[in-house]
Amino acid sequence: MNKLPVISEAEWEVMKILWQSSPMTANEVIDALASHMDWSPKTVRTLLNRLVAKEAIAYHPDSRPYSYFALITEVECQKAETKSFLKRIYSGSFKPLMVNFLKEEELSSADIEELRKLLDEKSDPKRRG
Amino acid sequence: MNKLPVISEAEWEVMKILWQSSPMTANEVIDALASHMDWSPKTVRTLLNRLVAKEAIAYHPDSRPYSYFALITEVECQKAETKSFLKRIYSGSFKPLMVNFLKEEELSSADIEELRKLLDEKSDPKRRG
DNA sequence: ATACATGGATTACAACTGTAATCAAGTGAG
DNA sequence: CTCACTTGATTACAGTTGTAATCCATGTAT
Repeated sequence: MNKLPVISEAEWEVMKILWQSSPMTANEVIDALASHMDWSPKTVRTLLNRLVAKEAIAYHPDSRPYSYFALITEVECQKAETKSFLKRIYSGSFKPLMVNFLKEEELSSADIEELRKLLDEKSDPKRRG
Repeated sequence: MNKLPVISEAEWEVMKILWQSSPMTANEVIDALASHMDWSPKTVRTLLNRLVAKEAIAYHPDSRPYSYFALITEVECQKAETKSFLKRIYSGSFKPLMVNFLKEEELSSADIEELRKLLDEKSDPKRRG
C-alpha cells in the first residue's frame, strides 16, 4: 500500500530502460537511452539521482560503478498513471477514451479482433484459449 | 494545425468547467469549481489568466465583468493528451492500456457490451444502428 | 609519487505549477 | 464628490522539471 512516487516524463524514459533490463550501471542506462533521447550523460545521471531520491529505484552501493534497479514495477506505475489520467482527462470513464482512440487510429481488423478478445476474456474468463 | 498549448492539471479543471458551459464570468467559474475543488477565488483567477496567456481561452473584453470561453475544444485536447499519454506510458500501444484497465476495474456485462459495440462500429461502420 | 580520467556528489538555473496575496482602477452607496 | 468594494492586473514564492555544469575523490598510466 506504500504510495508510488511521482515520476516525471523524462524520468519515465529512464524507468522504462531499467524495467527492460536490470540492474544496469549509469553508463549502460546512458547508452541505452542514447539511441532515442538526445540527452547529455550528465542529464541521465541527474535523472537517476532524482529517481533514487524518490525511491523509485535504488543501487547496489557495494558494486562500483553502482548498478541501478527499479524498486517499483512497471505495471503498478502504469495502472496508477492510467487511473489519474482517466480521471483528469475523461472524468474517470474509459469509454470516451476508447471512442477517441478508435476515431484517431488506423487499426487493422486483426488489431480490433485482439481488443475484442480482451473483452471476451473479461466477460467470460472460463472460455479463454 | 496550430499547436495546442500545454495545460496543467489544475488548469484542466478550469477548462472542463468552460467546456461544460460558456461563456462564463470568473465568479461563475469560481462557483462552479467550489463544489469539488478547495481553491481560493484568487487561485481560480490566476488559472484563468494563465489559460488566457496560453491562448487556451479568451474573454469578451467589452463585457464587464469579462466572460470567458474556450478557444480549443475538449475533444482535440483529449486526443492530444491521450496520444502523449499512450506514448509515454505504454509506448504508444493501446492494448496493454486496455489490459490494465480491464484487470483493475469492476465492469458490468453491459459496460463490456458497450465497449464491444464500439469495436463493432469501427470494424464495420455500415452495420451500425 | 603524480597527474589525468572517470564516476559520483553537489550545485545551477530558468520555466512551469500550485497556491495565493497585493495593488490599482472603476463603480455604486451615501 | 468621496470612500469602500469588486474586478482585474501584477507580484510572490517554493517545489518540480528539464537540462546540464562543476567539484571532488579515487583508480590508472607513467
